[in-house]
Amino acid sequence: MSVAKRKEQEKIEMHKRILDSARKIFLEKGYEQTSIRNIASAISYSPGSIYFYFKDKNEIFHELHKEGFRLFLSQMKALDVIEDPYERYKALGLVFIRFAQNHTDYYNLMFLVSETGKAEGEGFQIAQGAIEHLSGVIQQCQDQGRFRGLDNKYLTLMTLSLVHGICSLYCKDRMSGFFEKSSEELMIHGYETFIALIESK
Amino acid sequence: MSVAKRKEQEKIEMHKRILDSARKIFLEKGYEQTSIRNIASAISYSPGSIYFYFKDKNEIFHELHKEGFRLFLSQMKALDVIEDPYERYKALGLVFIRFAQNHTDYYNLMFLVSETGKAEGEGFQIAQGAIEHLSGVIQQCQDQGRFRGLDNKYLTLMTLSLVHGICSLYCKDRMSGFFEKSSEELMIHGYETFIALIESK
DNA sequence: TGTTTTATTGAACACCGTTCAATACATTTG
DNA sequence: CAAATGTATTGAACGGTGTTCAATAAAACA
Repeated sequence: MSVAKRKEQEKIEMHKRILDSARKIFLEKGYEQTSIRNIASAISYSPGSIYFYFKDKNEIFHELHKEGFRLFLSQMKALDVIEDPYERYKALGLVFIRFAQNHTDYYNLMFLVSETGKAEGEGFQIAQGAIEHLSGVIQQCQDQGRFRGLDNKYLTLMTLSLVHGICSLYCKDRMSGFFEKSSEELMIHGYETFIALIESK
Repeated sequence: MSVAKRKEQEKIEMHKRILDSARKIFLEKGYEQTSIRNIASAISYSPGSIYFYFKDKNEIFHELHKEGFRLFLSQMKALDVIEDPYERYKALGLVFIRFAQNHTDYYNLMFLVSETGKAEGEGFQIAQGAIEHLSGVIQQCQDQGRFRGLDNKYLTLMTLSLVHGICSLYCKDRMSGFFEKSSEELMIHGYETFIALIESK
């Protein structure tokens, strides 16, 4: 069965080649500006062949969508080494912000492109995991006596909304020009203002 | 000059007819799924004729973009009757949330569709006005002794980020399924959690 | 060596935004 | 009124899009 194995390997490699090409174009130009023909010609392939490996354009997109969420979750999980839950909580927000800064294109793909439809897909399951992770950290903070009188779920949602709001404004370039400072600085200061607010609770 | 006047009137009316048709389709299907041909055929017009009234598809979009911001700003300004600045501040967030709920399509068009490019266009000037309005209300709160030790600009940015974050999650349908409650309820509770946080400051 | 399976191609279809020569209509001029 | 001018409208055409599919090439198997 060596032949079958090799064939399978080749198929996986072709799959990867297409995905690599797609990633480059998707992240650079966004969903609508990426065409199957572009993806194909970038690897000297015919448009039709793409459909041997992927059902349609959306399936390619969802692959990258998942990819982004996995990358994101791994950066969240990297904070598990931080002992103090509250410090971990604060760092989680910064991971969000840093991710949006360093992987703006992924962020757009993951959170701001519409094409992905409702809460379908594997990517969203990973996102769900990220949310539960955040909720858990907040719970640990609450177990230590922090955030007294605040509901864990709504606190999670609020935290998420805040950082996502900051990152959304940043990724859509709605932040530059608001004030005189750079967008990166604004993100951090905006977040720190939030932390200052929650600090006393 | 009665003839010229009538002609001008007819031109304005045609402009409006196209915009009405475009609004219906844009708000229903979003930017990419709206085609010039659809807009035209919905009013028994030829595709080419649209270009007699609008430079291109983007110009039509921007018209609606502006429209949305004007509608939004008017709802913000309606709160000027509220005497107490802090009450006005709290109500401003609710206006945001209510707008996203009642005009989800506009919200998507205004804040979440990419096609509009950087901070160009008249719509963004109106948005800038809205932000300055919020900043002013926060300043009034601060003049009353609230939000002590917090920078007005960052507080404005944070407030904006929070409500925009809530609304973005809602409009992209990322909120349903998080917890057991309805999205509308979650928005309000998330916002109230924020208010509870800021209340003591 | 056939034969069958697998992979690849490129033409074709129906759509898209946009342009533009041709046309129809309305108004003004002779 | 008729001719000329300007104004509005059309639909074909251009180069693009996602997707399908019959034909074909390549590889694996018998």
